[in-house]
Amino acid sequence: MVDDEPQILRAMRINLRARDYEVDVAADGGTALRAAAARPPDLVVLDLGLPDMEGAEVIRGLRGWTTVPIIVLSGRADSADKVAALDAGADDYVTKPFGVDELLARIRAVTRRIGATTDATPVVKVGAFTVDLSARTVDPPDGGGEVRLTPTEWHLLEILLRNPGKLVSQRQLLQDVWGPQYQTETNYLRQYMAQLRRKLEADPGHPRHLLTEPGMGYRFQP
Amino acid sequence: MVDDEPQILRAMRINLRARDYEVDVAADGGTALRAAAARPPDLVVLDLGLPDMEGAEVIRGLRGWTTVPIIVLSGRADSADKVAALDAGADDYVTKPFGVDELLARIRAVTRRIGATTDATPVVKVGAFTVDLSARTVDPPDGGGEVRLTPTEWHLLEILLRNPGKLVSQRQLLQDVWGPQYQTETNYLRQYMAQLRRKLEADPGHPRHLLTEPGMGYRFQP
DNA sequence: GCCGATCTTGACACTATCGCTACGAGTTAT
DNA sequence: ATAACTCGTAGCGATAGTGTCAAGATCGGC
Repeated sequence: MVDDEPQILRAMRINLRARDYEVDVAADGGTALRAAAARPPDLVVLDLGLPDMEGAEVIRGLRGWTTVPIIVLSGRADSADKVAALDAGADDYVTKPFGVDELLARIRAVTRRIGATTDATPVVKVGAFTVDLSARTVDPPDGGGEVRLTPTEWHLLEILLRNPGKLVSQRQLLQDVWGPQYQTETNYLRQYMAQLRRKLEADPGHPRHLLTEPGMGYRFQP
Repeated sequence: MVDDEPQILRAMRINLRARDYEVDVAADGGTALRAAAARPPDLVVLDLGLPDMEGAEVIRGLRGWTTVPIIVLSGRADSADKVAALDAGADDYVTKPFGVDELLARIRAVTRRIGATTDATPVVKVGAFTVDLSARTVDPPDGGGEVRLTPTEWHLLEILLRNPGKLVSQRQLLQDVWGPQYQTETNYLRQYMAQLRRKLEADPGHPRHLLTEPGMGYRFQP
């Protein structure tokens, strides 16, 4: 739970603890990101209007490496704020003032979704490489130095790997990685798919696992 | 999209269609449940306060057999209503009046989550081939090399496969695949049906599943 | 305030797919 | 029996889509 007002933090913490949730708190964005990295949470409740960072920045800071559900609290009911937060990766957006029971219900709603879908296979083999989605590591076969991927490369690869064998449309990839206003910028996809293939395919010119379906999208073939 | 006010239905439908969503509408709970069963949607936007059923009843009616994402719209901001709807199985709850862009952002947020986890895989057998419409794959019987189809071929095949055993008229196929101004260009159909048969029929000269109904249209025979 | 890494953006061949025309075979109507 | 029609097949140029290279813009760390 991230909020800059100590009394709200206290109140929510008590409320949540009473329902048997374990609660870690942070008062600003930087602290929150470090705490989340140190002890990955199952859910983030994030108040906007933090002293040190823009709200969308915090969300992107989390989304760069985790798919943890994020519920945003905010005093601003402005539509543009909501859209920005949701498109940055938030799962829900609650406007203050809100009832505690409503927040609890929304927490149940998002965790119900996620809990049912936590498949216990965060490690995938892409050809000879071993990709660990939760640890964010890519290991080559001979145990040598590991392959480094940029945040955008991770984001793109993760979507494909979470849909093994399935075709993922260009629109969906662009929308999930870059946002809804980039749905036609297919050159981004070409650019980053090429980089992924250079790093993960034995023969980048003839990919065997990161496949193109012309005119439709891309597919990860296990 | 379920709403009892025709003008809201119309407005939303236009808005969503402009974003390339396919929209089916229903004006009451019973119609909605039947329509969802007949043609399972990828997302349900449900207005509360329907004439025939309680909102939570509709949600439970859907949740009984599908995990499709449900976004609830409501004029009532009462906390108890929100909790009831969310706990009945709704994924999000938006209070009227709301901005269209906010609803669109919430639609993106829930589909972003679900898109990766939807497991209802409708697989159809065309002779010895196994066609997975959601994964966009065609597998031959011996597990060997896979069959590749172009976007137009997929589009055409999908319409036929979604109407198993039924005759689909040439006009309808042409309109759905190429657009309303191509309703008489039957040569396109001949062209692409021949390609599909070459790829999916054991003896393309004597098709057993992709059948021609002379003068009328085509039919997929399971 | 500088520097390296990462993200954008533009440009250009190359290829597969598409839209379209044409023609023979089979079928139905007259 | 002949004509009119529909269907299957082949072939072609045009074009949209893709892979690739390169360079500018932006961000973050030291």
